[in-house]
Amino acid sequence: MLFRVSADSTVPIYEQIVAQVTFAVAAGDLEPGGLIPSVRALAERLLVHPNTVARAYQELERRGVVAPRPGLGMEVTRRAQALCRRQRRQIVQSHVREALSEAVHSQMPPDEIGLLVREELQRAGQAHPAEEAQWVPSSTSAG
Amino acid sequence: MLFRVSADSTVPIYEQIVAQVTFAVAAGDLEPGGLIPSVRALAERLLVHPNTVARAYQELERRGVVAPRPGLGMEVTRRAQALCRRQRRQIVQSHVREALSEAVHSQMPPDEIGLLVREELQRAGQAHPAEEAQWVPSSTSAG
Amino acid sequence: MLFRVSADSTVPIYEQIVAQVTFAVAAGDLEPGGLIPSVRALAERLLVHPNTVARAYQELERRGVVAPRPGLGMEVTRRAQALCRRQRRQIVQSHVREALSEAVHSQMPPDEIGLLVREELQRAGQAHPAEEAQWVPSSTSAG
Amino acid sequence: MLFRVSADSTVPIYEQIVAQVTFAVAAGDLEPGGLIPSVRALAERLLVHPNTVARAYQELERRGVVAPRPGLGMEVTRRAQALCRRQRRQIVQSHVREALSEAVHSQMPPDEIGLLVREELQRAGQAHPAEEAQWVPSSTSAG
DNA sequence: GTGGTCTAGACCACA
DNA sequence: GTGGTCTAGACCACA
Repeated sequence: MLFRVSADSTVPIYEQIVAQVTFAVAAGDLEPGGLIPSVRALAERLLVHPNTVARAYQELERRGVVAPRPGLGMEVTRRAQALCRRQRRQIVQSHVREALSEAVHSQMPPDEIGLLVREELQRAGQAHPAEEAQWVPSSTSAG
Repeated sequence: MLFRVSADSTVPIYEQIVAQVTFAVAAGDLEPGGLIPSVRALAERLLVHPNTVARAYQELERRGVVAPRPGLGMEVTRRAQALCRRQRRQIVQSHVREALSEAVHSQMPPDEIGLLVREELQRAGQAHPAEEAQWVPSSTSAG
Repeated sequence: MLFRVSADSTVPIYEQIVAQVTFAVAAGDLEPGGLIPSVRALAERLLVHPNTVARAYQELERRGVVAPRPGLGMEVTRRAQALCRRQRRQIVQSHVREALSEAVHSQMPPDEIGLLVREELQRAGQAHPAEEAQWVPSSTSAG
Repeated sequence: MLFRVSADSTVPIYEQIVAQVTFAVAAGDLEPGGLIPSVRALAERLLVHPNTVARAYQELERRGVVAPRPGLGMEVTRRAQALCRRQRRQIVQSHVREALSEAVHSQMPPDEIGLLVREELQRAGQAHPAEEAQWVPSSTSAG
């Protein structure tokens, strides 16, 4: 897992962790039955407090993505991939929808919106693997 | 001005006000030299705390979009439209960019992303005028 | 609200708070649109850390029982009573079911079980108001 | 012995083992003087860590239900059945009491509680022998 | 070793 | 004033 987390983001760290685990499971990078890193191990790796990782894991447990294996750690559930793919779809779609809805309601000319979207789609698709490893979920709320 | 504000949104109310004024000015709905509603009047209309409106106006003043006219209220500046168009462009572009960047980094298949974007673009473009008046800026944070 | 909380219970304090708010809403002791006590106020009253109360409130928010009113506090939602009645029913039923299921599977003679249940039902019904105020949700896990 | 253990239950595995042995002895399914399975054998059968079984046996020994027979294993004591019947009574009664106490304090209407209890009592009594063998102690904590 | 709960207290955004 | 996040560190149950 290539996790990276930013304290500067407006997205809370624990949510960043939740999103990254969700996407990793959806993509098959984390497989059912496998253990995810221990709270303490991931906290050390991300340089955050164990409580913060624990909170993310609790949210993932609540969603049914991981389940505790007492004394061993947290295990990816069998239904995790299906759940995470649904989550992924829902997250991506809602954010795209909101961004485009905002674009339209800003009354920016339709042509300009179309052009902008095509440009950004291309740009996003061209990210290098190195950049991807650096990626951090970031808020897109109207600053 | 057709302002509408939602307490349910994850976007702070003062930011919703800032965004709506910014877009209204960019679109020419608010003209240079015109006065915007008083803090108290807008607070009453939107059913929000006057402090909240004041904070929005403060931010708009900081950006040079409005300026105090002693004894009269806040006036839309002459450079407001240019400023707001730049702002609008920047806001829309950054949100679209972040949403698409997230889509790519979620490892959702590129075809699926392309399809989703086209669908959402069409959907957004089909909003009725009535719906537009109802529009409220909404967060696209990666929850 | 007559809240009471015990650190000795095997039920975490934040869950005790969640249960008591749930029951209070179900019973109509807390009404839709009203604010529940602030995190700090309830923490002081219960002699627990504000974080603990905050965690309970977050869980109640997640369930749709309360909603944040930014700057004001947490408000009981309109759907809260329906939600809490369902919750109450589900909690009570599952605990009764588990206790009786255990009784049967312990192979205690059916007559003895029936007698015991009747006795305990009567005993529970006879609690004084004073006792009720003292009540604390307690685990019934097989110690 | 028909032991069954569930990692999904909120009841710790060692407690599940303790309860099942206790009930088996109380019911006469395990007789004084008989040997219970070795730690290793039971651990293998239940697919749990030997430490977990060892902890359960330690607890049962502490209660005087089993005693070590050097070189042979753990033996059911002569006083075991009396002890376990007392234990059984105490466990069942306390869980029923807590469930009913919760029901009353939840302010669910008394009629509804009475009905619910009768329904659940009937339901519990109708379990098939096959189901009983499958039974796993389950928590009734006020989640 | 594993995760869960709690206190303590800082800091922040928002109204 | 309100709640939300985070670090820090203690303590506990469980395997």
